[in-house]
Amino acid sequence: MDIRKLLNKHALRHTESRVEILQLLAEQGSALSQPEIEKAVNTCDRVTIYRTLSTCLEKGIIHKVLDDSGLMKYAICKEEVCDEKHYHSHDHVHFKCNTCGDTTCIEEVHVAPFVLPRGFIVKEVNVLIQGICMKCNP
Amino acid sequence: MDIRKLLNKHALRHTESRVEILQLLAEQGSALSQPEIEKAVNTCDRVTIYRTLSTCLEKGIIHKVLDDSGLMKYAICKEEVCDEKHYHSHDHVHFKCNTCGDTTCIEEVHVAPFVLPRGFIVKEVNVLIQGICMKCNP
DNA sequence: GTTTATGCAAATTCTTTGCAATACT
DNA sequence: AGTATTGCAAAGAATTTGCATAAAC
Repeated sequence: MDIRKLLNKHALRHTESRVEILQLLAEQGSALSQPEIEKAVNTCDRVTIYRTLSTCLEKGIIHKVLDDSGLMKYAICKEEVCDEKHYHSHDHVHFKCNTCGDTTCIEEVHVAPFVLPRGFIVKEVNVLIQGICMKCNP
Repeated sequence: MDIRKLLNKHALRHTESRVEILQLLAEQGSALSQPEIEKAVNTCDRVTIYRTLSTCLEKGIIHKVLDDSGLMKYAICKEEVCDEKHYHSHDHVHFKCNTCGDTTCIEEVHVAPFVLPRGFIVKEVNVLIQGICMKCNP
């Protein structure tokens, strides 16, 4: 994944911070929270991380990954499917391992569309599955 | 829902704070975060709310509701299906309205079991659907 | 009377905002 | 040069911990 091209595509200047943060998210198999990113990155300020995440979220470069820890996590978007309203369609599920704590995108498992009662409009579906991951499974 | 009985059942003393917080969650149609509970309740301390939520979570009286705001929300358990390891089985989905902001449990919509790649063990599934709710749908 | 739960204070962690300085195009 | 981005400081929320007091059984 070419971070430079990604930034260009979204009319964002390619700065050291952005490249480093996105590089990290791209290489990391798992979703990271701001505090986790802060620990892993050493060149930039805490505030820059927040702002980078916020910007990339708007542009649809990354997506939120819900977590039961109360911390919001973020992962890079493999396929970029976004509509104009900044809603991002995740057709994959997220898996959090209760042993190692990692949250990963499972691209192979797709979310079947949910049928809600009449009157509800579905814009986005987020699935978090918790359990034990392949690595931690004895 | 009889809060007294509920507390007795789990060997918890029935205090004013607990009754009030659980009453609130039981009456409220939507899941609430700690700050929201704090605003709605006036008798007890902020810390007591945190501790009450934590205790009730362990006992399986309430369950976490994931939210894209970064705040953890909580809702009372209608059916009490818990195993010994404090994992709670939600077979229902949660819906967050992007207009009014309310997050509600939709008991009618059940979560079909997900089939994960070999090696993964599923303990808990959490589905958050976002969009526009019945009330806000024009 | 013993145990459990609360309140208060304080510390810690997470997140946001304003503004001047800096880096990118 | 002109604009977008960063860093720093500081404020604002959210959450946790310790310990003495108070309430439940």
